[in-house]
Amino acid sequence: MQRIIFHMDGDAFFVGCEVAKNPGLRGLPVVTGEERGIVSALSYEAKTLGIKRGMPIFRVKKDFPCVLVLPGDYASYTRFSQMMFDIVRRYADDVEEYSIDECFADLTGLDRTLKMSYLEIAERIKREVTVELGLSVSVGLAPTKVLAKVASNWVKPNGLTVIDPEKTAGFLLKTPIEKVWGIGPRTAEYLKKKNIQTAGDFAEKDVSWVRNNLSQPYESMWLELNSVCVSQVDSEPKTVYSSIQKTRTFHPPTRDTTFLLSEFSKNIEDACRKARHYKLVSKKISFFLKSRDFKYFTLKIVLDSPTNAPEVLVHEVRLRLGEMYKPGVIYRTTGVTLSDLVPDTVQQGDLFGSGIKAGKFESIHRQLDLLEEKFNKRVVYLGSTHKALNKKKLGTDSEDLDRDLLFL
DNA sequence: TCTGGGGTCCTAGGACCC
DNA sequence: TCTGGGGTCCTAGGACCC
Repeated sequence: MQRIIFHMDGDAFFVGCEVAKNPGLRGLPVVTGEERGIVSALSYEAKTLGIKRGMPIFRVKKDFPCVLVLPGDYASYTRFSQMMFDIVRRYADDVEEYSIDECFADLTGLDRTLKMSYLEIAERIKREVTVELGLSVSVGLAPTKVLAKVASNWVKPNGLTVIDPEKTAGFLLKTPIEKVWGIGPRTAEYLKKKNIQTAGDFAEKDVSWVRNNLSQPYESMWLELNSVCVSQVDSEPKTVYSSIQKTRTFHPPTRDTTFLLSEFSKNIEDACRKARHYKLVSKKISFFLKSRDFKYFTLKIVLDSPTNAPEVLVHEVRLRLGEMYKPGVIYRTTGVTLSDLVPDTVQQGDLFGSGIKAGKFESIHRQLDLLEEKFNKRVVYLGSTHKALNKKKLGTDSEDLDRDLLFL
């Protein structure tokens, strides 16, 4: 059966949220990303001035003093995001929250249920988001997810574009190949060498050509461009992860191992907290240090039994820091990845390995996680994380911090 | 004073086994 | 003086997404 897929995309979403919170900003050149040092999102007025995503904030401040630079406020963006998706759910059950500012919905059959045309449903969602939340969005309606993305991108900002099956060819021949979802700069370059300039050129190729020249995911993409629905709208909230990563960049860069270890400790705690939340454990953990000149130094460890207890990992990285730390190198980022995650149902304790150590911490974490979820606030940190917290909370008296937090 | 953070999937190539 | 031919599993790294 022919499906009708809806895609909605926030226009300059982070800035859009800032404007929604403070309507006085409307019409002004605004960027967010001050805390990151590069532009995350920019208003269309800022774009007109020649500012681009990823531009260093210091350059914006220097070359465009009229531009308002704001720090990101992710908690509020997440709230707007949820309110936006809730509006879509007034109409459709099947809503996939694809990213903080994008969702898909399967509208198939809702024209009869709701006694409205598909276009009318899309218009109403868009209008309610605009009126109730003060956010501008662009919307696409098409037979597949890939085509719905092409559609929502067609007119931006504030667009609503329908791609009927009969009209796809016209749209695709005017869509540059690099604008197709899943085609990045490398693949675009490769395809252009093969004389494929537009999504239409690609869609017109034989399936055998696609199989012989590209890897598997591109065949799905090719099918979707040809109106064959391959990827379903998946409304299940994500609960399975194959990996969990936490990284933090700090400034100034440093070679102070005590500080680096506390940054690792913080990342490990955050990653393990998330793993515990989803009841996952890992026995393959990799750590990295990123140097000032963006070189990576990694350390991989394999435990005897999987864990999500930060104490074990903090211990390991402290013991083996020397395997990735090079004296004389200055570092800007640390990170940790828990991979090969498995459900922590029955912890078959490894009596002689690290399993027994992890076991000791299990009930402590269970209690602390409950406490923290109840107060929706981090309450307890490892002592090894102390330094990283002080560093982060600039302007906060560290004694105040100690009064609120308990260190193990 | 350039360059954040969090994911997924695929491929090539080596190790190892029979 | 010529060195098979499979298969599987794992890792590193690339490409892509927001």
